[in-house]
Amino acid sequence: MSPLVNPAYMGSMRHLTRVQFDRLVDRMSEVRVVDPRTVISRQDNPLEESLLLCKGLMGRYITDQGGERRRLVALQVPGDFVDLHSFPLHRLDHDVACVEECHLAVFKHADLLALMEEDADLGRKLWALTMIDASIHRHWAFRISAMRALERIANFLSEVEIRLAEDNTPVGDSFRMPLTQAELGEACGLSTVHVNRVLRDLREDNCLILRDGRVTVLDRARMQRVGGFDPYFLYPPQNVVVG
Amino acid sequence: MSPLVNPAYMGSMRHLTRVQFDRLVDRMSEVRVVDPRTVISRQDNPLEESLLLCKGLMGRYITDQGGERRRLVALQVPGDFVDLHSFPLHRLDHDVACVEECHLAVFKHADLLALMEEDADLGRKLWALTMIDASIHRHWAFRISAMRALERIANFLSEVEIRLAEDNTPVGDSFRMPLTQAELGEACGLSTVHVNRVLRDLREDNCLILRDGRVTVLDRARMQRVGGFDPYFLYPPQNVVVG
DNA sequence: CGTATGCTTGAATCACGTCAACTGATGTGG
DNA sequence: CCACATCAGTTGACGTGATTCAAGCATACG
Repeated sequence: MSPLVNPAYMGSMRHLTRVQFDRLVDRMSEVRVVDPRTVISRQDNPLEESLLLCKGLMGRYITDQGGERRRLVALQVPGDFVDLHSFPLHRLDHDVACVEECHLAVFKHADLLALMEEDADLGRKLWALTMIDASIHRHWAFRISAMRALERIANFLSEVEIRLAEDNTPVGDSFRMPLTQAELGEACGLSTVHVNRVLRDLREDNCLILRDGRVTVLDRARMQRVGGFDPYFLYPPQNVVVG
Repeated sequence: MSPLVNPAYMGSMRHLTRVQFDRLVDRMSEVRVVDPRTVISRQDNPLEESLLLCKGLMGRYITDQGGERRRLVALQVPGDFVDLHSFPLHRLDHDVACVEECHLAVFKHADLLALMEEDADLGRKLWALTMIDASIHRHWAFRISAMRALERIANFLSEVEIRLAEDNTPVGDSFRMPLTQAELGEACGLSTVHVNRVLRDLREDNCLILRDGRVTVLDRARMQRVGGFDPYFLYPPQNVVVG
């Protein structure tokens, strides 16, 4: 088994107290290492366990009937449960897949149930985690609905920078962002070609550079201003510095 | 006091058993009647109660900093909790407002907490309700992101028809849909003018007619086909017929 | 009465999508 | 080793779906 990476107290896990986090990790079944692009679960599959992302990026995807149009409806970063909503719902309305190689801590629903029975407050914290997830969904809907391409991309990258902050070993003013331009388009409701042009504009404006899976932030204030970015929707835990 | 309309066992309440529903209603504090366009709560307001919509339509709105761009990110119909997510989150990331006159059953968070302690299964059902809400958010993001205007409107109206089904006294093949064209645009990410043109197209295609706050469905199969509609994301309760 | 609100339509504009071609990096098998 | 395929990125030309601006109409309301 030998979990190469154990769950770390980071990202959304910081909404739990340290004690609650340790109590949760005690219930973990195993850590799985999953290849890039692997589909973890598909729409309508019955699920009996939930997965905590320890390393790597994952996405949640909605595809239409024909299967030709696919959209990224959520991006999960280390410290996120990727399918905790399957605990109350049992089946999901979307697919879950790895963007890159991922390490996933497995929690059986039966074990989560037992844990919540002995710590009701932790149960409500887990509920709150799924509600922050929903807040992010609303923000995504707003972003796609109300913002133009340039603003969308700047806003999206501002969000990702904050959510990945703890996962990043800082390299100057850059952060890891392994989504391809096509995947960025799937997330922001834009064609690959247009994403490419917007990124050129942002680069030529000395705002940011996306290259080789890294975003180099040339002017953070500008990036967040261009993106009309307000991190409220992320419900940042108190002990994490934002902005 | 005299609640004109008491909570009815309808809509998303059907995910609860009849016994659970009665147990919930026992904990109700009061029923409030609220004027059209009233803002019930604003972003960041601390909340200590949640509201169950008994009659009327309500919306959840995100506005940007300037306040000039407002979007509808959720529509609530009778049988929906409009802000149950404030139970785990305490503050919301958006505003909640009435579209028309509404009747709202009030549940204090302290009472919900006590109820969930004595019926843990009901607690998980309430969690599930908020997760269906999140599923609808994902669908809205997909709709705005992946569909063109005609498809969006047809899809939106297909969704609303099903969600309002139990609330409707059937008048031929029509259902009540009191959103203005401007509000439809706020929900679907379209300008008022374009919503108007799309509605003209749908009318001239003998698909549906929106007039005087009612949608007359001329060809339901066509409406759902044009809208690429699949009701999976609504997680319809077993005892309700869909389609 | 006048004013506000919702609906409707036309004309001009533009943001973005589509199609197509080309580059460079990486990988693979003969 | 080279020939070839594949994939991410890039750019130009062109088309179009949707926005914006503007004007006009109908209804409701004080």
